[in-house]
Amino acid sequence: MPDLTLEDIAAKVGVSRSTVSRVLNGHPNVRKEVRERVLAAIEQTGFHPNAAARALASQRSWTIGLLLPHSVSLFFTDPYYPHLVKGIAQACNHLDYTLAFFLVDDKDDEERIFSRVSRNGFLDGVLVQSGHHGDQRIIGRLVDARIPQVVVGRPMRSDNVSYIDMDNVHAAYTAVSHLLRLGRRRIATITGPEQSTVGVDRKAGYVKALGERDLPVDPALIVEGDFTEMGGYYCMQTLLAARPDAVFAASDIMAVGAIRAIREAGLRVPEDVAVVGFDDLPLAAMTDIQLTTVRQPVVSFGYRAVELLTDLIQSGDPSPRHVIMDTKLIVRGTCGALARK
Amino acid sequence: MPDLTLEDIAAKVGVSRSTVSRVLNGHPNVRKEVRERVLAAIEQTGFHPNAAARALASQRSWTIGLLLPHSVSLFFTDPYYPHLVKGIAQACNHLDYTLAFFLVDDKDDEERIFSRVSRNGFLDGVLVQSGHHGDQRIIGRLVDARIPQVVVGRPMRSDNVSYIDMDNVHAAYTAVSHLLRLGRRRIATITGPEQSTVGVDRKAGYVKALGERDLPVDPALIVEGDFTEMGGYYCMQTLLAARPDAVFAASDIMAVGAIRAIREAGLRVPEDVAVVGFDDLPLAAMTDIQLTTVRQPVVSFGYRAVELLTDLIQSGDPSPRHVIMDTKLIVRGTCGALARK
DNA sequence: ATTGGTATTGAGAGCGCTTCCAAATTATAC
DNA sequence: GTATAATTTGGAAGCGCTCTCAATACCAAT
Repeated sequence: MPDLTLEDIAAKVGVSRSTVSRVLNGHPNVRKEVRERVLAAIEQTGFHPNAAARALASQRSWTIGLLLPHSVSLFFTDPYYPHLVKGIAQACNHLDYTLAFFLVDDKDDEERIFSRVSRNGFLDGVLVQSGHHGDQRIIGRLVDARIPQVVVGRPMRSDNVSYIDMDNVHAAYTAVSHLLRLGRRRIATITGPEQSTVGVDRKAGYVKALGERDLPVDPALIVEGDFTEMGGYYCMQTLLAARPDAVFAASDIMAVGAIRAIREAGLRVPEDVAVVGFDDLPLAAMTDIQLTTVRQPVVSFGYRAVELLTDLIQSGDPSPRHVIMDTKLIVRGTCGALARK
Repeated sequence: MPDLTLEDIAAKVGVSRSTVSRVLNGHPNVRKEVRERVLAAIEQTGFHPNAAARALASQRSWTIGLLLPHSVSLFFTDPYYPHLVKGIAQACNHLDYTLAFFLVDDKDDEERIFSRVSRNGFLDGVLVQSGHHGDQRIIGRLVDARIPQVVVGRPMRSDNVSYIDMDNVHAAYTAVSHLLRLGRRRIATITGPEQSTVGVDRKAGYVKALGERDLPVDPALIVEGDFTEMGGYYCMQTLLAARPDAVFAASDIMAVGAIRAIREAGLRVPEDVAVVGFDDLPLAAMTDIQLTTVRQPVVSFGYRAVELLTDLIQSGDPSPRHVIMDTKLIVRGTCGALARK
């Protein structure tokens, strides 16, 4: 059965091309009996409408793009990405969109990809994974090109763009408050890079929790990490000089490094130093770690991102929207809460 | 600058639509001076040709699909996938193709995705990640629909389909031969599932290496694993009863589980039991493991897969082709080779 | 100048669909 | 029964591009 067209189906059923089109697109004004005959013919012939023709005529491709700029290296180590992609792919399936995937590796790629993304009629909109300062340029270009976009993870300059983000400030605030409630008073933090919004926001949550209890924010208790295990390890070594009784790490990986440093210094977790991480990676639940941490709903995050984008596309309203997702504190062993019972 | 068309550029430059199209597509017969004027106008206006119109007129979308069926769960744990996707995405960028991404989660998805994939004019071809028995149906459907496809990882029934695969038999053969050369004689193996081609092939390489030296294949030294750490652990416990002096695990993760079991039994690696894994995950290089293993060129694997598919598309020749990639044995501590020096 | 050949250009017919509009049909009210 | 409105259909004009074919421009050779 070589390429069938609408016309073929129309001829077969004895109606006009328009009618078949109406059936295909679920328009109301088609007689029930006719609709069924058309549907039967489509089913029987295995006809699939030509997507290009459809996109050309209707100015809608039912395809959205996912851009992963900058973050490429993390893409291979951080389970965040597969989960995010899962949520996005699921939503696309359910909403009947197709997902086009762009991995921006270098500057050269950016040009190629940008030109592909901005081809009229190919994408209805794009999702841009971001949260890092370096992603600013591509977001700006997309804004200039008036391509509907949703930034996944709040961008550094967030005016004029729609984005979806985790409530990082509140999550960190909750984590640190939890430590305070457990009686810890010299709480250190290993932050994410200042170049990243998660770094900034989680630190802000830390500061907020301390401030709320009128505790001083001691610069000696704050070190900027880089989201790696080694980074966490070295940061913790630095922090130990300031004799903290707890540490809030902005990621689980860094928390694992921190625990290693604490133990090497002859101290115990959580007795001497309580630890709270962020992410709830599988490794956090492992028996010899039992990390108290913040869980992010990454899959639904991706799902909601797609919903937001498709809403944007369908509404045609360019005014920016924002969605903030809630996180959850997962209490395990390293914060010392369980031992107190 | 709202949607420009070819015609607009043509009018601006004072030539016909055809000429602009020729410039856009790099046709030879355009006067140099005209070509430059057209290019200048395109540059200046920021014109991008409409992809849908192009696809409709030329019957080529310059888009390929990547289908990840079945394997979804592994997608989140195995670094193989991100690396594969990286290679694929890179190749797509370089060859000027767009990548459409399909994650098949359940049966329902399969229907939706299949109908999207088989829409005429949307995809020029598809890459199907496979190697598992359960992927057979979707591959068959794609063959029936005459959609150009390349299976990534040899499928169970490989007649009539083009595929690219690692040379798993030879890789396993090399790994086991290496152990034999080191004087090991009771070599056990933890295989992959019998449902997967990698499981079958790596076991075949093991058998081949033994056979070549006229060593018996002892069923007590072969256990079927499931590519998980726990699986490797339990398999090794079973194997220890047969007193092996070495074990070849069909994946690093299983090798790690095996090492745990060996050590718990009070035996030393590599002195009492040598271990060789497969994959060369980052964890294999970690200081406290130092796993001898087989490295697969996963990124280039993905890259080659795209090249193969695009060749297939461009040639229009439907006869199946096969590409086999070489692997490399990485000798570290667990095989005992370094200690002998 | 004329011829033949080649390089360059434009006209125009699609590609397969959506969608507006008017025509045809049917339902409803009088 | 007719008049009117509502519903269902078909005709036809695009959507923005490619590509064949014929026409024109250019070149060198006679």
